[in-house]
Amino acid sequence: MAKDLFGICPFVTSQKILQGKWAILVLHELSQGTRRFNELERELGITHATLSSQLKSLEREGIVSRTVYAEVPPRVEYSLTEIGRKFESVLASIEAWGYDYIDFLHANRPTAS
Amino acid sequence: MAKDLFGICPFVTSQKILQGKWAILVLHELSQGTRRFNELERELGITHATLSSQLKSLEREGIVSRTVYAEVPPRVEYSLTEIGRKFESVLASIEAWGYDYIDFLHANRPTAS
DNA sequence: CGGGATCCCGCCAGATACTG
DNA sequence: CAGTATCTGGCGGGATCCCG
Repeated sequence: MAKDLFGICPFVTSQKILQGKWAILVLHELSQGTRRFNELERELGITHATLSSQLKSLEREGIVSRTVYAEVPPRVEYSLTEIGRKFESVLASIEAWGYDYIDFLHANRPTAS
Repeated sequence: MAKDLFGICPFVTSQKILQGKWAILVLHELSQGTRRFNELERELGITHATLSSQLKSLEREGIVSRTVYAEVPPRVEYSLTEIGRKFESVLASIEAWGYDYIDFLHANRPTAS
């Protein structure tokens, strides 16, 4: 499982996981609760090919768990693992800073309204 | 200044800034204190072309400030702005989770020693 | 419904060389 | 020392088609 991630620096390791365009957004969505494949696809506006590969990465890394229900039509649900749930504190920090930063941008915009 | 970042979702906005391979690492380095160009280059193992463009981005986004000293040889120092310093709490979360995740990887490694 | 296979394009980031 | 300019390869990620 993700042997290439056996790093030493926590920042480098975290960066490798967050580097994609969608990792943070997917993790945030899953932190809100279990999601089905199509729910993620709709709510994020991501193509299914990209979503599929992103989810596969997160699953390989042990952060997301995938549950398949033997039904017709098939149902697959994604949720955070234990280590994935620990990531929620990072998401909370990112969210708080994101709001601060958006405020900052508006406060310093060139053409003040 | 970074008008294209005027977003609504704090996660999307943050993601746009952190997406690069080096943003988090550069910000962490600068959170430790003011750094000169060559210091960053050495300590991060990044090429100077890549570092230059990454720093220029962070400066445009208002997160990093650049100070030029009129000396010979020239000296340029980089540090975090106010909104940049607020990012340190995100870095702290990332660091804590990174350690947790590294522990998790070792605990779940295939060939337990 | 979930997701793999393939094609393709744009951009990130490294290498190299040049400048003040 | 601190950059910029240019070229280039690789890869992320979108579009499309196909499959169980």
